[in-house]
Amino acid sequence: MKEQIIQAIAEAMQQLSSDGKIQGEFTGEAQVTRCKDPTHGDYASNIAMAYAKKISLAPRQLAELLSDQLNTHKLFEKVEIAGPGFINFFIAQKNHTRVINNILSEKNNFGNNKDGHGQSIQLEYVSANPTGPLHVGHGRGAAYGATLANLYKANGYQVHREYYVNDAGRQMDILATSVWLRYLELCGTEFTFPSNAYKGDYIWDIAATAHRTHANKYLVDPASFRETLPKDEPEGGDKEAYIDALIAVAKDKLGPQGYTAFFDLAIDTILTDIKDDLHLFGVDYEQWYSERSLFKSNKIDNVIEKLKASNHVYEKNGALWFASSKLGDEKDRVVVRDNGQPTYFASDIAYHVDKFSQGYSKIINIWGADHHGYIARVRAALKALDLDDSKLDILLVQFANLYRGNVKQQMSTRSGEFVTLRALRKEVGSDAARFFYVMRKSEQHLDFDLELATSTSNENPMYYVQYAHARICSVLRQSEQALNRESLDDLENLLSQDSEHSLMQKLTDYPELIATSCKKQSPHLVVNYLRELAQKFHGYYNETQFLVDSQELRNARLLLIESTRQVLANGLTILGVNAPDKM
RNA sequence: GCGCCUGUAGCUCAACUGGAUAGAGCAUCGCCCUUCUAAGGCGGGGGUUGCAGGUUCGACUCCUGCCGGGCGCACCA
Repeated sequence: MKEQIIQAIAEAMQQLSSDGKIQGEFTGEAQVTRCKDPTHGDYASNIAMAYAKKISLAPRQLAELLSDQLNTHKLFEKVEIAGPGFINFFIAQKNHTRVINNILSEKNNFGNNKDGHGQSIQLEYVSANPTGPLHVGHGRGAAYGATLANLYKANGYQVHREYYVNDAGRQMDILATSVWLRYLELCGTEFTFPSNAYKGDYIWDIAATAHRTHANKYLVDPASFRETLPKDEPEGGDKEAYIDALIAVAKDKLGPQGYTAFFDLAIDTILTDIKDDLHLFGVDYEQWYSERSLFKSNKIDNVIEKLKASNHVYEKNGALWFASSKLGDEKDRVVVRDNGQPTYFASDIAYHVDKFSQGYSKIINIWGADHHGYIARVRAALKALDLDDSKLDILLVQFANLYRGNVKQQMSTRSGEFVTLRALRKEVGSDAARFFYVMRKSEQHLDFDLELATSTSNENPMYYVQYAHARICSVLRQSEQALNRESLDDLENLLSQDSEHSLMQKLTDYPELIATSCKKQSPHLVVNYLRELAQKFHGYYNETQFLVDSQELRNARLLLIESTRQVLANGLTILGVNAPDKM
């Protein structure tokens, strides 16, 4: 609809200039916006104010020329001038009711477009370290990423969703060692658990599995190594050095095979849990990309060789440094430590190089806000390797703080004191959680109050939208006549109330909303839209009886609310939220 | 100190990337169920958009400077 108006304005401007009424030729595009105030019509344009200066006319003069020209257009009922030179458009009623036909024809596809035709997008999100269950902080990235993926699909893009699994490195060793130590306790030995190990209950569970499988096969008396260890932090030592020493002990005592057994058991258990958890949250992936696979396929070595070949690295203090400060980063970064181990950054470079080799039109990473310091170095690496870093979009999602009433909840995986995503889903349900997470724009800090979301769940705005859907379903169930779409021509006369007009306006906006919220990567706009649509419906419901005696009128109203139901369902599908038939 | 995000009604947030009288929900006050789901609707009260300048027909939005909040500045992942 908006496009048609923009088109009409452009034509009118060209007509005016070829008639010699205005100077020069019109270039550019008119800006058209939806009016808030119904007395201003359906749409308004500021074209007269924006363009008048260029052709040295008063805005109102240009507006008058334009409105004379446009008043004859069949799209409009009338065109008026207001204020300093706004042009207000009143859409002909016939063009309002047309949206009903469109929705009922296109059904689930209404609102979709082909903007992204032929383009593919790789979307990486969540990618939390598999050192424990997902907590509520991860939930936001999951909901945001999944919704964004749906939006891109609705806009015609091919979407490849990916989870990068950090299954290599020291954190994994700490995890494996934590499990082994708990296993030793289950075997009946006594050993003070390290302050820097993973303390969550899930470690006990994994250790119990190990004990069931292997019995006492990997039992080692702590007395045999206790004396060789440095002091842990509570005893005045260094917790990092202490845990490193324990990792070494674990590797030594267990041997490669035994250590791998614990390592693999730990990561497999946790990863399975994460996959299951996300799946139940409606969050799925095309690919789970393993960091370890980068080592096995030598992709990390290859990338380091390339950096060496292009003179972007140098040695200092026994380590290999990447000169990222020359490419926009604030300082240089280590890629290989003095002990010969590549850093996490090194595998991250290799991973991104691999992403770029797949030929996607666009690559999107969704990261937590705490990773923003990382952006510059990744971009620097891409530049150093001659890759077009403008293809990469890094979207930061601000923190979600979890409150229970006024008490802020901890979210540290290491300490084991956190609320899991799984627990959250159980408390508030997947639908409410998905809805709540994307309700705010991603750059906004999100306070997630569990007490509010659970104890007073009726106040949750999600119910408001779902309720509208269920209400419509209920009315349609009770209507005994089948919807008749043959009489669509009469709709313009039958649906003439203000509430109907305003509902149709809102429905007309939906396709544009899907396009905009995708372009702006802002799922929260979908939430806002659905709340507004539901609000208009609830108002209509209270004001108007649908199941009236007149078959014609009843049919017209039912066609309108069925269209509304369809759009509510389409929008909720984008959000990954159910549209219930009854509540 | 530097960088990213942020400051709008009592609270939580919008505002169609510069448009008309800044809007919703919660909370509060008053109405509406013998009628299709009251998890709903209608109405009232509540604002110097952190502060001070600037840009222009027009600023919550853009620019500059302050003030406040969050996060990040590792040979950690």
